[in-house]
Amino acid sequence: MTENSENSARRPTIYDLAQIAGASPSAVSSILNGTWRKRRISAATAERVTRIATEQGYAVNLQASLLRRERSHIIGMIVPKYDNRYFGAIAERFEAMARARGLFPVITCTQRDPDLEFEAAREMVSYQAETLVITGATDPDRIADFCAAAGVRTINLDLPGSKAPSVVSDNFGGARDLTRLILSRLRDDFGEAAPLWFIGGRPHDHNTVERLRGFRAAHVEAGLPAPEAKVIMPGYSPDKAAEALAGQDLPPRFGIFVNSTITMEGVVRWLGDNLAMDRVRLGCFDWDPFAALLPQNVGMAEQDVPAMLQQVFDAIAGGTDQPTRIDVPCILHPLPARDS
Amino acid sequence: MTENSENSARRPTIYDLAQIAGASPSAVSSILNGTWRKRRISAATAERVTRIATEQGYAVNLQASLLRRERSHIIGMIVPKYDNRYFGAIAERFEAMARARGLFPVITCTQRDPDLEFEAAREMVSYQAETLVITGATDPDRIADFCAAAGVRTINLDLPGSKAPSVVSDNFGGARDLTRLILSRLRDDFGEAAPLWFIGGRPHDHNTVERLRGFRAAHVEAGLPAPEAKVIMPGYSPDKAAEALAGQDLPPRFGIFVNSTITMEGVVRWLGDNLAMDRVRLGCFDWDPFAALLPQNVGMAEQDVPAMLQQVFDAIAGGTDQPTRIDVPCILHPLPARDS
DNA sequence: CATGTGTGCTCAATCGATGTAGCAAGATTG
DNA sequence: CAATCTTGCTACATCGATTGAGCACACATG
Repeated sequence: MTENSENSARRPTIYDLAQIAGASPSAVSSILNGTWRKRRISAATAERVTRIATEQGYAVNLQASLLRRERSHIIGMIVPKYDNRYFGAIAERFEAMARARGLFPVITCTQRDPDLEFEAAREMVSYQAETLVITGATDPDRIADFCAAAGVRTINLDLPGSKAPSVVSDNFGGARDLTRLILSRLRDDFGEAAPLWFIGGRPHDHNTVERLRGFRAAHVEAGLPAPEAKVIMPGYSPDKAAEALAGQDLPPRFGIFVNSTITMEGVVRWLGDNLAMDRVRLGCFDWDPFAALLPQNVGMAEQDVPAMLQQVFDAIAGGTDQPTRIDVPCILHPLPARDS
Repeated sequence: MTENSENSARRPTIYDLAQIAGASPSAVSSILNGTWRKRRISAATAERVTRIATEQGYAVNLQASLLRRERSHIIGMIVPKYDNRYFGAIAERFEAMARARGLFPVITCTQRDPDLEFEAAREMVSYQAETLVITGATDPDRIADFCAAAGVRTINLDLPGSKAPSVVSDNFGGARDLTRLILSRLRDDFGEAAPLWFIGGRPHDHNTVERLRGFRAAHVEAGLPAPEAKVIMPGYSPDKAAEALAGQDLPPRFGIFVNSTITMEGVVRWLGDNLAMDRVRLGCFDWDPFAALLPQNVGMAEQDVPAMLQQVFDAIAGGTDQPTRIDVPCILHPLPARDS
């Protein structure tokens, strides 16, 4: 393919190309970065240099290029995990949208570790990122402060912060609608609606608080008592959820509001191992294509990732750094009854 | 937090810190990158400069640093998608393992687009990546050639290539074991084992070819005819799989080998909408926690992501660039019968 | 033939961090 | 007390690409 084989293993630079082409490094640079017309380089030279660059397998040294340039066009994102549908979709779409806007996306994954989150943010600043999207961070304000001092704009996604614009799901509305749906399916399938269990999340997590508010609102409007004793928030982990369920005194028929797909894994595993499926109906905040096929599952509230990222990029283009908050509606998926 | 607020919005450099601290840029540099002891800078000066750097919210300019340094320690990975468990887990673990080895991981997602794959590889070379892990690429050899010319080592993951070491799942063994499992469950549940359907993948995809070989081997050893007419390879998409199933003449009871979780989405959706669950048993190559809970599912062959990445990093440390191939065994998950 | 206008380039400073070579002052040795 | 060593720094070239300033030549104009 590329015929750089016989000479040095080192990567060719514009100086090497200039030597071969009998031109100056400046000319080569402008030819390769597309500014040659305005620098009045002849088409013949441009063509020759371009050909030699291809032959030599030249690729610009971004470190050198970015060091010199005014702007880096790098946009960073930190994300807690890749391995679930929600954050996976966020990462994937973020990359595509950034590229479509001529930006260089750089994503890193922080394992829900606050120290790693901060280190990752520092690394993004070191990469000369111009903007950083802080997704699902434990302490977004600490990162926002650091970035502000370094002149890097930040935007919070998924979990809000108080120092920069935040784009989050309408957790209240989504949870209220999902709760309504579960209650209505209890009425249809079991003849009456009783207060639901709420499983998963943490008591001080912003999203959990909002979802719980929506959960309660739907109970109130249905004339049901707010089921305080049935609200269990042992974190998001599957095992904790299964443990918590094991400790409950469960009636013959009941409904559950599950706070995330991660939690859902534990809930459904425990139910499958311990209870007949027709005793329970549940709904889950967040979407997963396989979870949607589980027979007990009556509905899922999908967070609208494309709409959220559109808001993120709009905020970036709009240029406001005020700590505004944008709530993006969720997409409610009622699920059909599956045969048993 | 950081008290850079009143002065310029520009990021502080070692020259700014040097001025404030009354030291030279060289001293500041060596203090901040940890080489100050061997350059005989006093502990007092080091402490003072470190404090000022923190106060000013200093973060090293990686572009400048990497330009000057001999080695970048950057390791790149290109990956087709983030939004399924397999590639999500690969990306996440790759980052963690790279960091644990003192490397800078940079990952980018190529949407299964051959041109984007190549562009992404070029971008990695421009970032001065020393090594590139090419995951699930359509044309790994083209990328390997380009990287070789630029002096960048490559390793293929998931799909093998002929120009660099390749780490792939033992698709043959995994498929054979999974097929055995499905056949045995057919015998247990339905009283007899009949040849299975094989759904998903592409006829020329290396992994599909190998899995089909394992599928056939298990049929042969069970004394069953190789079921050529039941092998359907319309790609991996859920919709194609559902369409294909709709066109089949299905017996009262049967089994299916599903070639990926992506395909599985379509298969299970179609079955759930169209057939009583107890007519079918299926197994799936690849693992997903929710798919594992579906009642028809009797087993999944999980690709051993940690072991594969261990092999990748071993190959990097070992320093061989020969096009060897390492097959990593899959983890077979037999699934319990779920209540109906 | 002096002056002006365009064309097609080159020169050299610059971005920020690194690292080799070396300098000045004090301490130690013979 | 001169020679040597040690300590604690600084000066400067360098990495590769970019870009404002400017040079040399061709050709046209009055």
